[in-house]
Amino acid sequence: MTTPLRERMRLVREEAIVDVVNRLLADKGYDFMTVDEVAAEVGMAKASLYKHFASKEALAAAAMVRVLERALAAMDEIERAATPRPAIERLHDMLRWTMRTLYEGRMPSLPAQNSALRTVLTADKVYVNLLLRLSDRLGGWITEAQRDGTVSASLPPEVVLFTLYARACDPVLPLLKASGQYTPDQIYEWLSQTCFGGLHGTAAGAALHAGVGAPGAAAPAQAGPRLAVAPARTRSPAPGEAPRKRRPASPQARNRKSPTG
Amino acid sequence: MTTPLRERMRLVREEAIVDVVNRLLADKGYDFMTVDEVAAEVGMAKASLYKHFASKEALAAAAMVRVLERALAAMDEIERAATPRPAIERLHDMLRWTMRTLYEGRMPSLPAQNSALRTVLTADKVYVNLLLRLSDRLGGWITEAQRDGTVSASLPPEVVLFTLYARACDPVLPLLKASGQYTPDQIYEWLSQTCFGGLHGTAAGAALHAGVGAPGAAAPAQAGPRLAVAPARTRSPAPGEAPRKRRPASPQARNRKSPTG
DNA sequence: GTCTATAAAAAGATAGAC
DNA sequence: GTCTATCTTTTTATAGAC
Repeated sequence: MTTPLRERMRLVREEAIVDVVNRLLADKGYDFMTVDEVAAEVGMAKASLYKHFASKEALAAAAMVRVLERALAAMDEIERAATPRPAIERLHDMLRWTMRTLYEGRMPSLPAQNSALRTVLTADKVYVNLLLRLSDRLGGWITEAQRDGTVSASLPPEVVLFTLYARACDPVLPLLKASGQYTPDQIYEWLSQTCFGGLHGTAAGAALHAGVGAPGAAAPAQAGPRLAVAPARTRSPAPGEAPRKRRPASPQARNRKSPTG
Repeated sequence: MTTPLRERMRLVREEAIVDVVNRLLADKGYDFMTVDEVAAEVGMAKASLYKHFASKEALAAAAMVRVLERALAAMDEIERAATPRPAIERLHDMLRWTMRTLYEGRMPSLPAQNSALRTVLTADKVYVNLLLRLSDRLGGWITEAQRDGTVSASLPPEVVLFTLYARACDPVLPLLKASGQYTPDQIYEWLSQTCFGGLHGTAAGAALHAGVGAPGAAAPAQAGPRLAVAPARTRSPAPGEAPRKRRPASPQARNRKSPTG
C-alpha cells in the first residue's frame, strides 16, 4: 500500500513545479511565462523539467487542473457549512473565494479569449471534465437561486455562470489592488456589489424610465474627484532586476551605438 | 491649403494599415498578431510596412489611439442628442457602443493585465492623453449620475469607471456570441442588465439578510437546463487554412508521450 | 517607398554524457 | 533523472537593390 519512495519524491517534485507555474501564470500569463524561468525558479535544469512534463502546455494544464480542483474543494467546504444556507449566499461565498485567489496572486490568469492556452486546454480531457463538473455544480446553485427569486430568473443560467466565471479574470480587481489605496475587503465588497447588485443606485429604476433622478438623493461625499486612470501599472524593471523578458528582437540596437562598443 | 498628393496617399495607406491591425488585434490579440500577417493582409512587403510604422508596437499603438478617438466621437454623438438626457442614459449608450464594437470584432483586445502591449502604451503620450480625456469625460457623467442617485453613490467613481472599461474586454460577450444561439440585442440586453442591475432578482435584498427567498417567486421556464460550457471555442484551423501561427517550436516529433514512461 | 533576402534573437524542445 | 550544450522554428527588424 505504501507508495514507493521514488514515486513519492517524484510527486513532491512535481508539486513544487506546479506551484511555481501557478504563480508565474498568475503573475505574467501563459505567453510571458518561459520554461527557462520555471526551471530557474524551481532550481533544476530545463531538460530535467521536461522529464516531468512533456511540454510548456502540459505545465500550464497541470496548473489549471489544480486550480479547478481547489475550486471544487471550495464548493465542498461551503456546502459543509453547518446550517444549510440559501444558494445565493453560497454563490456569494464562491465569488469571494475567486476574488481572494485572484487578489493573492494564486489565480493562473485564464486564457482571456484566444490565448494559446485555450487551444491546449480544450483538448485536455482531465481539464475539460473538471470544468464540466464545476459548471454543473455551480449551475445547480444558480438555478436554485433563480427559483427562489434571489437571482434574476430572466437571465439564462449560462449568462449567470459566465458572469461569475469572468470575475476570475476581472481586470478591475488588479487595477484597484494596484492603486494601493484600498483594503482587500473594500475591494471584495465593491466587486461583490457590482456583480450581484450592479452599478445602479436607489433612484435607478425610476430614473431610467422617467428620465429624471430622485430629487433628494444623497450626493456623494466629494464634489468632483479627479479620476486617476491607473497610470503605468507596468513595473518598470527596477535597476537591479532583469530587463523585461520576451522583447523578441531588437537586433541592431535602437539607437545605433558604435559597433566596437 | 491642399495637402500634397503624396501626403494624402500616405495617409490613406496608413489608414488601411491601421484598419488591418485593428481587426487582427480584435481577432487574435497583440501577442498572436504577427507583422508578416499585417503586411500580407494589407498587400505590401513587410519592409515597406516598416517605412510607415517604426515597430509592431507602433502599429498597435496607432490602432489603440484610433479606438480611443472613436470612443470620444461616440461620446460627442451621444451628447449631441436633441433632448438633454440624464447621465445614466448616456452611460448606457456608451456601454452599448462598447459592446457593439466588441461584438463586431472592431475592439482591439485590450492588454488584459500584463500584456506586452501595456508596457508600450503606457509610454505613449498620445495614447495616455486620449485615455485621460476619455476618463475625465466619463468621470463627469458618472459623478453626475451618482449625484442624481441613478448610480450607487457608495461606489468610488473609479470603481464605476473601471467596471465600465472592463466591458471592453468582457469575455462573456464573446462566449455568448460564440454559442450562436442568441441575437446581438439579447446579448446587449443581458449584459446591460448584469452591468447596471447586477445578477440579483427581486427577492434578493430580503433573502440575503433573512436567509430565505420569496415564496411565490416566479420559477424559470426550464427546470434544470444543462449548462454548456462553451466547448472548444478555438477555431481548429480549417482544412485549407494556415495551420495556426505562433506555435513556437516543435522541431522533432511530438509522439513522445508522457515523460514518465 | 517598394521589393527580396537576410540578420538577430528568443524560446521551446532535445541529445547525450553521467 | 539530472545536467550542459545544442538544435529548430518563429518572429521582429533591417540591408540594399531599384
